[in-house]
Amino acid sequence: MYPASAAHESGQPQRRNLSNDLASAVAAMIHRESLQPGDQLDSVKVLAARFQVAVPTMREALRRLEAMGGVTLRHGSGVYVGENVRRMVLPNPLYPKPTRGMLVELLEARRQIEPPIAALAATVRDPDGMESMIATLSEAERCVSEADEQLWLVNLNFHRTIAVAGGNTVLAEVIDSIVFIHAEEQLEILRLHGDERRDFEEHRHITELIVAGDVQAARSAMEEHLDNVIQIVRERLSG
Amino acid sequence: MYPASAAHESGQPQRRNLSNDLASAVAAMIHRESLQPGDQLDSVKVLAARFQVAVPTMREALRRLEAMGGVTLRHGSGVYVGENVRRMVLPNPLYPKPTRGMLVELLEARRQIEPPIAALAATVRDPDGMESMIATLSEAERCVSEADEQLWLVNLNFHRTIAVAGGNTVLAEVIDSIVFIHAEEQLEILRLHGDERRDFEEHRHITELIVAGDVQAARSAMEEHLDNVIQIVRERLSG
DNA sequence: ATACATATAGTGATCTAATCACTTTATGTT
DNA sequence: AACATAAAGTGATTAGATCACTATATGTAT
Repeated sequence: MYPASAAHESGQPQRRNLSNDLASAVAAMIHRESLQPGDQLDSVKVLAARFQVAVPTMREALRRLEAMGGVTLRHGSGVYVGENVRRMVLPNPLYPKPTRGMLVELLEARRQIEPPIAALAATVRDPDGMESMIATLSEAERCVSEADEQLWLVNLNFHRTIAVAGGNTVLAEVIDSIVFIHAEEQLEILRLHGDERRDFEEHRHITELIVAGDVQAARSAMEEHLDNVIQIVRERLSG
Repeated sequence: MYPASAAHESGQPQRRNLSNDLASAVAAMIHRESLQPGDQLDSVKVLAARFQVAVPTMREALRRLEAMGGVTLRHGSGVYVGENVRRMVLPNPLYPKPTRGMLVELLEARRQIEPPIAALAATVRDPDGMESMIATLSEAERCVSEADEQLWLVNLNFHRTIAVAGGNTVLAEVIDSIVFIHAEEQLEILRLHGDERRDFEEHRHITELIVAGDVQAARSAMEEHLDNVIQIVRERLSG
């Protein structure tokens, strides 16, 4: 239960301690038993007994796992496998509100990653993926016409659906992570943009190109869309 | 101390509980006081008293933070700010060994992201960044000529240095995360490659182009390099 | 038989208190 | 000044208790 420290580890190596080893052991158990998100694990007390540790020690381990979204402890109910258990790339949930400079970096990172994703989506043209994009686009259209303030959330999901439609799990997780980190700023970005209809039309244009399988055009349209967003943010945030 | 649940949260929303709120509060304290990685926090006991909770409760919160690399608990010494405290995108440290299919997805994600990074690096030509690349390249050359088995680790770092030289923090974190997830597989990939010298020459070629500021050529060279790697991995892993 | 209310059992959440293990600092000796 | 030892501080883990919430079982009314 004391595996060699991984020298290639990102950040400082974790010192050996029971809670760390237990977190790894519980994660390994989840994977070995092919448990899925939502599946229930044994109770904290039973897990503690199984691994022959005290309950608070197992609790510390589970809190580690919970921080990654690998498990969920539900008060009065039990311990469940979390949605992120098989996720590779995660956003830091405790990252503070991004500075203006970092907001621009986040957008520029998306500027590099999302156009190839749009191209991938136009290449694979996955029916479910395209269906999701179209459904999200309809929801966005409803928000625009009804001046629903939830538009910013829908726009977030729109970018996520494109990433998923690209068919590469890693890229989808990356975009989801980036979008998560500056999610609240999206509301401000939409406000800075000042033209929800134009933003929506750009989203629609991208969707049409992806659905039509026009790979290069989809890529270019996404580039242009994100360039527009970055430009607006740069101008408005430099005042 | 019970902020509204973030509806845009990636994965399932965290239920309110003390340990979760405390983790957030400690993270916010670290950011508010501009503490840096390696800085020491108050002891667990003092933190517990400050936030008026029991020690085990504070410990659970700190384990959450530790899982993200936001703090480090050093036995007998104290609580320190961790290296990931200001990191946005993280690898899941408990992710199991990638399947072959996922390994290919990881490489393909890099295929989309790293060429634009190489182009960025060739654009900004940051002296420190280029110096790191060259130093890592020298180390790789030494490993190749001395048949040092650490070559795979050095190659990992080579890609990281390019990502950092690109000047975009988010992209660097993304690459670091992706590289981390399939780090151990890099050893196998290098073995599958079967030609360390050629791999090294490709790395050197990319470096020269970046240093020379040849943006398009750097991009293309990185594309070609990763295409080669993916092709080899596809062929060898399909048998 | 069905629907609703209440009680019980199970389970997580937090606390108090103790002991052990490690690190850092202080003190003593050469 | 260098080294050794002791003491203090701190994290690590355990044991045990109480409280809060959820799920299940049981009872009552229609």
